[in-house]
This record gives sequence, structure tokens and C-alpha cells, in this order.
Amino acid sequence: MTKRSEQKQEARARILDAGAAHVRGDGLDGAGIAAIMRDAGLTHGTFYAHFTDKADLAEASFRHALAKGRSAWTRGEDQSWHGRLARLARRYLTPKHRDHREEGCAFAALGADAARAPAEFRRAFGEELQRSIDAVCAAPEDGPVPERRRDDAILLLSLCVGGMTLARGVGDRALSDRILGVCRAAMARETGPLLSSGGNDNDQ
Amino acid sequence: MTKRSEQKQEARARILDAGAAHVRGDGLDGAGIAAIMRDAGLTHGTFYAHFTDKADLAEASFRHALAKGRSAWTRGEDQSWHGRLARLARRYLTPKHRDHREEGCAFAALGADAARAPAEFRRAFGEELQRSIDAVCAAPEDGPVPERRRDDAILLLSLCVGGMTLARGVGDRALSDRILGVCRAAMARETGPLLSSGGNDNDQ
DNA sequence: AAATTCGCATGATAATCATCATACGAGTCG
DNA sequence: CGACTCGTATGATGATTATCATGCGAATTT
Repeated sequence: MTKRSEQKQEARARILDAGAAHVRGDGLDGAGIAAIMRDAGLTHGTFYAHFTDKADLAEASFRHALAKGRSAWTRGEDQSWHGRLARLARRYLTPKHRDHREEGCAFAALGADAARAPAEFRRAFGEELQRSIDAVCAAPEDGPVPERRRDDAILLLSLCVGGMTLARGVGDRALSDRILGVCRAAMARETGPLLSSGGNDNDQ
Repeated sequence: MTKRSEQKQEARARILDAGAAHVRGDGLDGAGIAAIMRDAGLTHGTFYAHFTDKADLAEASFRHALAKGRSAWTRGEDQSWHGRLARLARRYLTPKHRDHREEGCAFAALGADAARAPAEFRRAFGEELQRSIDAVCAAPEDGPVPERRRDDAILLLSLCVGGMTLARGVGDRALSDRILGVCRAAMARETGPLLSSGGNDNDQ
């Protein structure tokens, strides 16, 4: 089981890479099997020797994309919990990330698709989201993670995904940049209010 | 031009209603023209007497959906600016809204699709987002809207769309409810920190 | 009231696409 | 070295779908 299974595993890896890029770039159903296999350097019919189904590939590609991106994103030491969250937001909400969704966060690229996907895919979506929450919470000093930190991680991810989604959908570049900036700034405020104008109502 | 044009406008309105529901429920490309026309009570071929293109319908349906939802969502008086934002978040981030995307916010339903859509649709997306930002800012006492409030509105929309997107994608009901709750709570904190655990790093 | 306009229905066309049956040829094993 | 295993290629099939050409019948106009 050396040479041939090696070759097959390598082919599967190429299919997964191509699938992860196409799924994020064109959506869960947007990419045809033929196009993915062409990018993987194989012909379309061979697909069914590696995956049972298109849905099977979609889920595997989704998980593949997230596993790679998550480790790169959450790596690194931080002084404080808040500093970690602010840094993650700063590295996530960038124009470069916005402009390359085929190699970016799969949650932002496929969020709307997941809502319409079959239950099996949504299970994968939930599991991967849990893993991302955990990865955000994995602070330098380990130990039991308090629930309040989990809540903070959920908030960070929600804001990142929402800001990125809106920034990508908007045609106007100026508005898109502004959305990213506003979300970055909100996570950066050390202990200040969530809203830049605070509770003050007469602040014209 | 009375009876016939009336009939045609009524038919167009039915197509738009069906289109808005299908587009939000099944995605920009997920809905077939035949299904939409069937829901509108017409046959598939007639479609091209009302719209030039499928993309034409998609954009019109998107705008139609937002125009209706926005007025209902932003209506109402508020004591304070922050109170208004908190109330909007509370009314947006509900399980009911999550479970009925075909009649909910089109930004959350189509965010990921917009990123992949042609430039024309993204222009519409940006214009509608601007209108929603304005609608959020239209406080009881009118006057020039300070830019800081616009930033707050952008933040509110980003958090709402992101939280709803994640809550919808997740299969696990408990996690989904928690996401909604965390985002609601973040917007509700009057002048407190964005993070529930604040800047305090040793808060186990 | 005849003529004409026009909204709608019917049916066809052409393209795309997932899926699978069959066949080849290199790697593996007795 | 011969038999066979299996990863890949080729080609076909059936379903779905956007789009449009043609025709009917009711509403409108002169």
C-alpha cells in the first residue's frame, strides 16, 4: 500500500485544495465538479473514486479550509485577553482578506449557504464553529476557559463574519473600507463602550 | 391604460413577492424561474414579459424585500440613541427571525451571495445598505446625522448580520440560541465595555 | 363592431451538470 | 514473469434550467 495509496492520497489532497478554493470562491453549489477536478489536475469522472457525493466533497472542503485557516489565524502570544481579541480582529478585518475570499475564512464565505444546506452540513458548520471558539479562547496560560470568555469569542466571530460579509457585498470601495474599520475599532476599544458615541444622546 | 396595465402591475407585484421569498430562502441562484412563477400564479414563459433577465429579477426582489423589512424594523420612537440601537438588536436577533429567513433580512440571507454576484447587484447591495444605515440613524429628533452615529449604525448592522448568519448556519440549537443572546447582550450594555469580561485579564 | 394591442400560455431549444458504466494501463503480488 | 488490482480516463445518460418563438384571447381603440 505504498506507491498507489500515496498517489491516491496526494490526488485527494489536490481535490480538497481545489474544492476548498472553489467552494469559498463560488459558493456551495456554485462550483461544478468538472471545474474542481480540472483544477486538481484530474478528469471529472474520477471524482467518484474519491468522494461519494458532491455534498461529501463540500463538507470535506469546508472542514479542510477551516482547519488550515484557523491555525494560522489564532497562532501567536498575547499580553491580555482583550489584546488577543483586538489582534485577531485586526488581522481578520483587512482589505486583503476581503478581496481574496477563495483563501479566506470559510464562515464568512459560506455563512449564507450553510443556512440553506442540508442538516449534515450544518452539523459540520456547528462543530467547526465550536472549534474556532475554542481556538480563540486558547489563551497563552491554559486552564479551564470561563464562559464569559467563550461569550467574548462568540461576539468576536459574529462581528468579524458580519463585517466581512457586508464589506464583501458592497460594491462601493469607500463604504467597504469603512465597515472594516468600524468593526476593527470596536474590538480595539480597551474598556470603552461598544458604541463610539457611548450612552450620550446629545452628541451632535 | 387602466385595466390591462393594472393587471400587469399586479402580476409584477406577485412575482416580486414570490421572488423576494425564494431569493431569501434558496439563494440568488437557488431558485428557478419556474418555481417563482408558479408561486406567483403564472407560467414560466411569461416571466420575460416582466423582467429582462433572471439577474434583473434577483436585484428587484432584493430591493423589494429590503424596502418592506426596513420600514417595519426601524419604525418606532426611542428615548436615547443607545436605547434605539439596543431595541433594534433585540428585535432583529430573535429565534423567530432566524427560523424564517424567507421573510427576514435580505442582508443576512444573501450576504455571501452578494460577494459572488456581478457588479450590478453589488451596487444595489451597497445602495440598500446605505439606506438601512440612514434608517437606523433617523432618530426621533431629526437634523444632520453625526458620523459617529453612522459608525454605530454600521457596527449594529455588522453584528446583527454576523450573529444571524452564524446562528442560522449552526445545526445545534443551543449554540445557535447562545449566539443570538450574546450579540443582543453586547448591544444592550448601556455604557459598559464591548467585552463582557472587559479589560480584566484574570477573571476566572 | 372591426381592428389591433398585449398579457399570458404552450412548447421547444440549447446549455449545464451530477452521476455512472466501461475501459485502459501502470503498479503490485504470487 | 504472469495475473490481477485499482487509480484514472472516456463517454454517455438523464435531469434541470434559462431563454425565446409562436399563438390565443380578452381588453382597448377607432
